Amino acid sequence: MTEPIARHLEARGIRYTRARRAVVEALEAVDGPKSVSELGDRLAVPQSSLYRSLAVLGDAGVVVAHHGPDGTTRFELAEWIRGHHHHLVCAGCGAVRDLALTAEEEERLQELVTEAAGRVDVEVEDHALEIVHRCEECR
Amino acid sequence: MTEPIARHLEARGIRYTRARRAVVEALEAVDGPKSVSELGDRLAVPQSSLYRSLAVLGDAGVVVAHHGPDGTTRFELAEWIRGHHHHLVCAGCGAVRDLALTAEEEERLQELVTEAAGRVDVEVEDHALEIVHRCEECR
DNA sequence: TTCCTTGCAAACGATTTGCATTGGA
DNA sequence: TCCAATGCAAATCGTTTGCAAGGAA
Repeated sequence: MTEPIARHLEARGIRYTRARRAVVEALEAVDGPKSVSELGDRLAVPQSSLYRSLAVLGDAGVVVAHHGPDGTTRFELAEWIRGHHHHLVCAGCGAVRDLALTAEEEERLQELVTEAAGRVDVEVEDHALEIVHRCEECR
Repeated sequence: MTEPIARHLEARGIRYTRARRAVVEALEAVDGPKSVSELGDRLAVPQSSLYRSLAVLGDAGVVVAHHGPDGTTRFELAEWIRGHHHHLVCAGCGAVRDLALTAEEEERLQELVTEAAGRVDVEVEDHALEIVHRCEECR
């Protein structure tokens, strides 16, 4: 899985360094978007470097930033790597887990989105569904 | 429309002051969530006061904060005032507009959400659909 | 009068940037 | 070798807080 990413970066003349590889591998290992401090716990790297790695990987289209209801910035691998999915957010602690719809569900969602967007005459570029719940720790 | 809000605050022993009224009226006048700086332009009030008013109104359940893909915090009136709706976000500038689904569409969305959440065994507390597009200015 | 609210300025936390050093092609 | 990447520390930006002054009950 790290191969296509290496090629993707190489094709853009961006180095796939130890630090960047570490960020990507950390993101591959988890089940949802992670904040810089959450990543910093797993990787003993200064935050400024994490921010820089994430910025480069973000520009390159390898990671994307996500801002949940608690305002924290969390990063995850882009959808071409991780696949299209949505998010399950805990109303208490803000933790985020990925949630994939079935192909059939996703299709129904697309229809809905297209229909509603068409009503106000805009062209859909993307969509995101967030399901808010309360995790066990926050019950 | 400001009447129920006045009563709501009064019932909680919270003063509906000039400054808070100004915030609520500004939010009533617009078509989507606004950031503190956007509000500050309309209201010649120090940002610290806006933040405080918004915090009080937020605790009281009159306004809610929203964090779009650009990370900016934007505030809007709570759904019991403004009605349930979703958001249309511009991928370029981050501007947000409200978008209400039809009752029928909303019902289909609910079903989808319940179905997907049930699959991973979580109890849905809320949901949010974000449609990303590109506004004219950002084309 | 008595609290609550506001304004200003200082404090904070997350993120960004400058600069000298290190690392990779 | 030579430019890009990193670490550290300082700077910045959005947001929060302390404190003294102004307003509502």
